[in-house]
Amino acid sequence: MQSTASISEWPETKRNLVDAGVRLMRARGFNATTVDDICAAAGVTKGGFFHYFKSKEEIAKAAVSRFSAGKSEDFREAPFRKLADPLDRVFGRLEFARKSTGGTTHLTKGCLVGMLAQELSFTHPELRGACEDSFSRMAIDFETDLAEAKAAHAPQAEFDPKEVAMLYVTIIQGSLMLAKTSKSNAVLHRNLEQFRQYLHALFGRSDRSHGKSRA
Amino acid sequence: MQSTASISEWPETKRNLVDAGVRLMRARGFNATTVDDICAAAGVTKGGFFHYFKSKEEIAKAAVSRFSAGKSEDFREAPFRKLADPLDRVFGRLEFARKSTGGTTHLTKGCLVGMLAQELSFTHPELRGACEDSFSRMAIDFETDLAEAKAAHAPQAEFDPKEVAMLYVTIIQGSLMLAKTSKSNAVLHRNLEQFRQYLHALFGRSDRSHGKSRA
DNA sequence: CGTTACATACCAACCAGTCTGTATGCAATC
DNA sequence: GATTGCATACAGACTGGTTGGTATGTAACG
Repeated sequence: MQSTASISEWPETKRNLVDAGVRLMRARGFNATTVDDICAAAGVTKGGFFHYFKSKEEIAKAAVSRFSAGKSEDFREAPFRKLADPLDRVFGRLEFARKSTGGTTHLTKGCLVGMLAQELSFTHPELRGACEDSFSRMAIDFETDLAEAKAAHAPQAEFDPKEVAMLYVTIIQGSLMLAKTSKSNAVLHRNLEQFRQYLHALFGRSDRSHGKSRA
Repeated sequence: MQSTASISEWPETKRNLVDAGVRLMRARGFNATTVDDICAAAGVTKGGFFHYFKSKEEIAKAAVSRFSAGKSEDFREAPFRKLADPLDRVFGRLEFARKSTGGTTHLTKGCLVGMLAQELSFTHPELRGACEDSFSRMAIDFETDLAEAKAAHAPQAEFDPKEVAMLYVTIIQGSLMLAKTSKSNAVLHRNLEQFRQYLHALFGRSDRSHGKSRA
């Protein structure tokens, strides 16, 4: 079975199950997704499901890992990563985050981690922990660039890169929630734009505007 | 039955049911809360429940209304509301929001609206609408002070009070989610503090620090 | 005597998880 | 290289408990 093997080496059936789990739980949440739903979506029967996962909770954990790793990879391989100046990477990340949610028309499907964090934090300790880790990694990834940018461009500034990175995660998650609720990701774009301006303020007025400024 | 009567005139049994619904759904979400749970918590039987609510979804809507109205009232009656200067009310609101979540030890129970918005936006259109309205009212309430403060203190500033108010809601919601996940509302405090500094920047450097500044 | 406000028993659907069966590959044995 | 044996990878039927909702009764009240 080898459930701890790198996910890319998992048998196809198991990957299909996890993919289906990600898709369904992302849209409906944990409780509203039945293992029969997952089986049907993956073209597998119950026998197959419980051969690979000992419980529904376990596939949820695998789904969080997979989703999380996927997003992680998207950002690790994004063009902005190659920019030499860490401050360019900071703002490049915001641009990339904005673009990766599609235009104002194309609405976001939301974040699986946010969904499960909200739904299960009080009832499923292990899932809560998995979500916490996912958020934490997302923050630390940003924090790295932020700290380098601070050292290079504003060493005397008073902000704490860790706190700013957490605010970033907060804004992303909050925005995705509001985007779902309002059926438009315009909020997400506007919030990221404001966060960008906050960063400008933190780094002093070296206005390296990557987007358009206001009319 | 008169389900549209002002909630304060509802019979006690009905209010008990809604209160129980708020408490349970706030902690476990919609799907993980059974109507039997609600009945037990309210000390009512199924018959009583379905006498007042025609479905589980309907009590969820009532719960959102009640929770929403309750929070609304908390803010409407908060001390900061009496401050003459709108900018003082702006920062006073942040202080009040911070305090109303308790100290760093006492952990937040989360926001029912955020919970249901996340869980049901894609599957229950009416609930999604109810959550959207709730967020919207929360934003507009802040927007009012913000617009007045801008007119009085920074009429030439470029920010849009509506966008800033939405960012506020975003940060609150995102923070509550991260607070649940990390089992500490320290994130919420740090995020609000940063938002306060963002507002300072928007309103120019008239440093009216209500809290302590950084060491 | 009709309406409101519940209580209780009940039901059909659903759902996570189990059990048993079976096809397939692979390795040791003859 | 045929046979045996065993593990893996599923399929599909089954189950026990749960759940939203209903049907029916009945006590109080106006």
